[in-house]
Amino acid sequence: MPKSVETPNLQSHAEVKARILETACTLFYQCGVRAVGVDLVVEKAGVAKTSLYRHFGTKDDLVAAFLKREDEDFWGTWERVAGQHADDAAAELDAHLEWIGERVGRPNYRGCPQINVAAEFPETDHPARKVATAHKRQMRKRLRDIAARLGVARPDELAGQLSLLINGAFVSAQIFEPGEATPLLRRAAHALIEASRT
Amino acid sequence: MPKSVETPNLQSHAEVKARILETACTLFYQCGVRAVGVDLVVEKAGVAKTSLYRHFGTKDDLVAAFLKREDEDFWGTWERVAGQHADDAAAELDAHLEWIGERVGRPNYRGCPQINVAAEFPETDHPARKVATAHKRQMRKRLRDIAARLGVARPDELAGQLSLLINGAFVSAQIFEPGEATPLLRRAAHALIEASRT
DNA sequence: GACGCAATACAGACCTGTATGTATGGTATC
DNA sequence: GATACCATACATACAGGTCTGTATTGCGTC
Repeated sequence: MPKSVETPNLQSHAEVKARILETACTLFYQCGVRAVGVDLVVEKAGVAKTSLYRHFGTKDDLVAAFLKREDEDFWGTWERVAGQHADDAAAELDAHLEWIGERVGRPNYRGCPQINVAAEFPETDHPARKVATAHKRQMRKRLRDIAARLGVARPDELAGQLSLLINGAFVSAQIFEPGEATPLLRRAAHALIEASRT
Repeated sequence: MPKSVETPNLQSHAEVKARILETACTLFYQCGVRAVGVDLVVEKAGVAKTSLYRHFGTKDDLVAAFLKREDEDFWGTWERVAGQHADDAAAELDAHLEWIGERVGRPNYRGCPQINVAAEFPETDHPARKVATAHKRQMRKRLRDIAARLGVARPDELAGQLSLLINGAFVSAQIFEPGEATPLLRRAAHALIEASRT
């Protein structure tokens, strides 16, 4: 036995933080950030309010952490999918539109968290807004990379148009039937790619 | 003189209501609905709080009235533009994308009010949510009418894709340069129309 | 006198953030 | 090994402010 560290307290330390963030993510996404008070987060997470404030400083910082986590989850999925189509940009884009379309069709889908938080907080210097803006820029950058690999004539333009489609899917989920989004997105993307070739 | 009505009080009555709604629209849109209390609306409008509650019942109803007004304004512009291209659906769509692109590029643009309110209020039976959902359905219906007039092969599909583009433009404004949206929208729409012809 | 208006105060709930007290478990010193 | 110390946890109460919505009072106008 190499020093029975066991880190029981350290584990608890990280566990508490993780539990708070987990709970906050669920509540913030499902109910909206402004509708959820820290008391509710604390109660649902089963932690002390002091723990929340020790780990996250302010509610605004907790909101930023929420968006950071969503951002990481999103790009995690993106990269996992991208890894399966490293040699075929068209297939990769199709695969992305597939899982994005599936995601926005889920029953409890309530829009893109980044967009929702941006709608709730007008102050552009809010810590969470910075995360949201970076997320959207990242999206456009990654689409530009795919467009470049596709060898189209105007990759920047195509990336901008694909951004419109995807962000549009995020907010239009409520008026689409489940399963409607993916084919709509894919066929639109194909048309835009074709047009961007000439 | 046929009875000097002059409607001084009626005028005042309607005036008070109009001033409240006007003020609420500005504040709700610029700061977000949940961030603005009725006290602030009352103060900025220069009216009594009792007047606000007499005319609108609850804050939720005032929010719904806000969205109704935005809805009417939006379709007012839409119809004014549509009237200039009654005989040419392609030109009409181009004109719509023109003013929409211009609108989302304005300095104080903060997204589509309907989408923003939907992000702030998760309850789908909220009076304002009903207005928002109806607005988005209306949008898709009007686009379907244009698509039908264009004589494309799949007007429903095209309408859905154009909805994605337009809603995407509403929420993507923050990452676009002013003047970038209109050409992006127009060229994308042209590509989708061409693809939808076959 | 009836009504709409403004102004103010209030009720009751909620909010964020802090302060206080107590339990627990790891760690260093005796 | 036992004991003191420290960090973190939970629980609770509180401060100070804001929220929605109502009640009260007084003024001007029909």
